[in-house]
Amino acid sequence: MQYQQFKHCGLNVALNMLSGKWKPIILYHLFHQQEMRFTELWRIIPKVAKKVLLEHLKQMEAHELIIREEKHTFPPEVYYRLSERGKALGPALSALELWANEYAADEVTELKQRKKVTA
Amino acid sequence: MQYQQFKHCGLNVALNMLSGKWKPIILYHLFHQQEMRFTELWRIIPKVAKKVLLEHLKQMEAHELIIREEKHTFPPEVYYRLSERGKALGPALSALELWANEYAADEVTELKQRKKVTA
DNA sequence: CAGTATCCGACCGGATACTG
DNA sequence: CAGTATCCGGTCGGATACTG
Repeated sequence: MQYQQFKHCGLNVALNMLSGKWKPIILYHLFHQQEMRFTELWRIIPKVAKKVLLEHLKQMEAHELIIREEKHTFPPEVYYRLSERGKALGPALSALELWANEYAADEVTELKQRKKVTA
Repeated sequence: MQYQQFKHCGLNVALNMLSGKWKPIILYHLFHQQEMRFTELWRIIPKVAKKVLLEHLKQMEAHELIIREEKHTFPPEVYYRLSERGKALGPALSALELWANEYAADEVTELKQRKKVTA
């Protein structure tokens, strides 16, 4: 057995922080854009309800994966960006991505098809 | 930005296959034990309902992460083990585990505490 | 032993309307 | 613009009892 070194507790913690329908795509965009306003995120992500997006962002902030920065102006401007902890997820997410593309390619392309259709 | 190489679709697929309250611990044990009977799994995992455990195993089998082998005897014996696809998850899971222990150590130890108490 | 059948409560994602 | 309030339906984890 080659990969015995992981214990499930850390796994639980990590998966828990990643669970949420839109969190992967949020992370994906924050990795690319560095910093995004709430509405930017909202427009880029097809049809998520504002409430839900806010909930996810709040959770991720509570988990210290992202940082919320609010300019006290009117109208308000709020920026979200990855924390160090969030950035550190990069390699792990890449590994998952790699696995999916190598070992679950069918499901991945199927998902992409569905997104094209529904989007 | 260092880790732009992942796309969220593969992530979605992977996280989807890993989502389920007991899947991490199931994987953990199958990585270590190679092959386990249903009841072994059931006893090792503290208080999961049989129905739920079966559901998770079925899903993981449908996702081709594990292989179910049934000896047609009486009483029946059923063995579960990782498929190639499942084994290939090793590095990705290790990466997540590593991240959790390095960047979310507090949450991990807290979880371990809780497990001690409730178990 | 392994699996199925019911039933249930909690939680989660979502739609809509409203506020500072 | 960003966020809150309410309400709703589906799904998920779970408890219990039964079957081959």
